Amino acid sequence: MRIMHEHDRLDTLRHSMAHVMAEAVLELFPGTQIAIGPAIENGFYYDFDLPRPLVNEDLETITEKMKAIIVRNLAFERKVITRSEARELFKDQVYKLELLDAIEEGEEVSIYSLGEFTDLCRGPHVESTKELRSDAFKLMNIAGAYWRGKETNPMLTRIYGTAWSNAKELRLYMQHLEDVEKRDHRKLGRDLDLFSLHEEAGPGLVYWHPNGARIRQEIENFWRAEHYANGYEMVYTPHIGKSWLWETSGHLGFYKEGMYPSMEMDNADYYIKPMNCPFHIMIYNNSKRSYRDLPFRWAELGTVYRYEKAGTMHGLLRVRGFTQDDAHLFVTPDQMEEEIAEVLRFSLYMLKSFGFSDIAAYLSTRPEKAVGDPKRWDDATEALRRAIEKEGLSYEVDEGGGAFYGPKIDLKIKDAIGREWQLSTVQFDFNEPERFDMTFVDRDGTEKRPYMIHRALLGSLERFFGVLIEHYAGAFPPWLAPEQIKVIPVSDAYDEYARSVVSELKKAGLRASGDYSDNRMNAKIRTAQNLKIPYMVILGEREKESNGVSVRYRTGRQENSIALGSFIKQVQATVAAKAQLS
RNA sequence: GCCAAAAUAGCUCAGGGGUAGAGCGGCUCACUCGUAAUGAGCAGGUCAAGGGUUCGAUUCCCUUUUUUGGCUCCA
Repeated sequence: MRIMHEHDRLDTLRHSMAHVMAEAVLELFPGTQIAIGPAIENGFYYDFDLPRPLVNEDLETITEKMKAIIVRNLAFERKVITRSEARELFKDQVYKLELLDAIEEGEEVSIYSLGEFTDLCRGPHVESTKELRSDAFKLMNIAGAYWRGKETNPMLTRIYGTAWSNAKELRLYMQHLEDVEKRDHRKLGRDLDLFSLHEEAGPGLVYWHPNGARIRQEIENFWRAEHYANGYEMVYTPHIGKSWLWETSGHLGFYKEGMYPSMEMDNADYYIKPMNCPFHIMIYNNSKRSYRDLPFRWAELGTVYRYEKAGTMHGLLRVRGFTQDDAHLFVTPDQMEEEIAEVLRFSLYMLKSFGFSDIAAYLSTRPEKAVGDPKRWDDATEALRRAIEKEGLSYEVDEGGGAFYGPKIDLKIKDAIGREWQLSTVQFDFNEPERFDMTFVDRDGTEKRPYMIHRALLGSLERFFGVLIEHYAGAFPPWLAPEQIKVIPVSDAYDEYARSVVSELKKAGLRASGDYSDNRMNAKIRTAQNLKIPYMVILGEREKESNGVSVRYRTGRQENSIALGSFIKQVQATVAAKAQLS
């Protein structure tokens, strides 16, 4: 007998659960048109065209109905039928008829029946609802979804559910969701006073508060130092440019709807920048370039603005104004491969410095519509592939998934609870060097076209910050923590000693402050703990007498009456190592 | 942009056709404290905005804005 993998088994169970839900919805809402209902990660969904919109209370009713169906111990019966039989069977189900048309000639058409409910379906399913547990599923939410995912198609009502083998697994999953909620960067951003967004001042535009700005400064300082150390130069470029620039780059032709609208001045249209690259090209084209000058590696923390559709914004993760950790490499064809490998190595180094070690690559190749010589595409794509392989990364190929102007590598990291986030991107560009007529004079005295590579390692600082907050659940490692040390005198009799300790800590380059409120020590600790400050220094009679400190770590660990100097050294070492408290 | 839900104090939330409530936070005072909340008092709101229904709207209706969960998009 074939042993089914756990994954397949759960998928089957979830898919069957989707059928049970469809049966329940059809019983409760006669006349409903049903579309598709697959298993997905953690559960299932089914899309319906319902006689009326659903409200949240309906989920309870549907849940009860599903439980009633499950206890009926109905069998899932598979049958292979002909096309015309299927057409007759689903004559009132317009979406099923459309799906039927999409099944290729020669492929068999199968249906599954569950009680009164019959669905066009490839299967597989569990044998009977006996195998489903009515205490191991939960309907999660109602959402709109376009039929077949196309914006021009009608909007259907999608019901999402989660389903597991047993009640315990469901409970664990619900706990996981709670954990995710606790990590939500929007909540932590408020609680830790890191950033804010203001509807009255413009949606999708981020305000970095002092605490958030501290973290950003640390990230930026590290980023700049590493870029200089890796052969990059910094540039600064304007935030707006005349329409000439964007016509030449092609942005006005291809991406105008993604740009903030123009402003007119002195009979010219200016646009706020959605990308930094045309500006970097202006610097390149400012002089005649020789092959001896190349490669150029120019980096900029460039703030760009893009018009994201109203419904798509999400905290820091999807915003309208953001700062890319951008760089452009202008290289000769024979430098390309080494440069790509180097960018990838650098990228991995940067990500690992922030505690991300589980990294996967995605290689996107030439799409149908593309600019540039196919030979160059092949060369570039192979260079990207070799670079990935050289770094020993696991990768997937997205055939035809590249931008029209060049192939790319995206890197995705996994955070502390296993969620994937795309951060780095390395993209070839065969478009802009043409459009801006970029050249360099080669060894043989002729003018040639340089290769151009766009790359962002962290993506954007806003998005990266959001990911970091969720990754660390707000408990930043000391090198990033906005406040590293809270000095807590046990009563105001020790405020003076506390001030002298704070002053020593600051002299040592550490971020520290004292809590001189009239709260009790317990309350001060609680406050500091809730702010996830890595170190708490407790000062009372014992410490004052011995001229030492007692340390309470964020983790709960304690070290009593140690010398201030050795504490400082220890913190400095942790900061220098960019280590997390364990 | 589309579907649905939501918007009440800085935060979390209760309430409800007749002048607005709690906890936390803030401020003031008392307490002088040893590893996750000392006590008391005070202040704080055009109930998102605009329009309508009504004798009267924060409450009901409409529009707009924003937010949330999805869909689409993401150069």
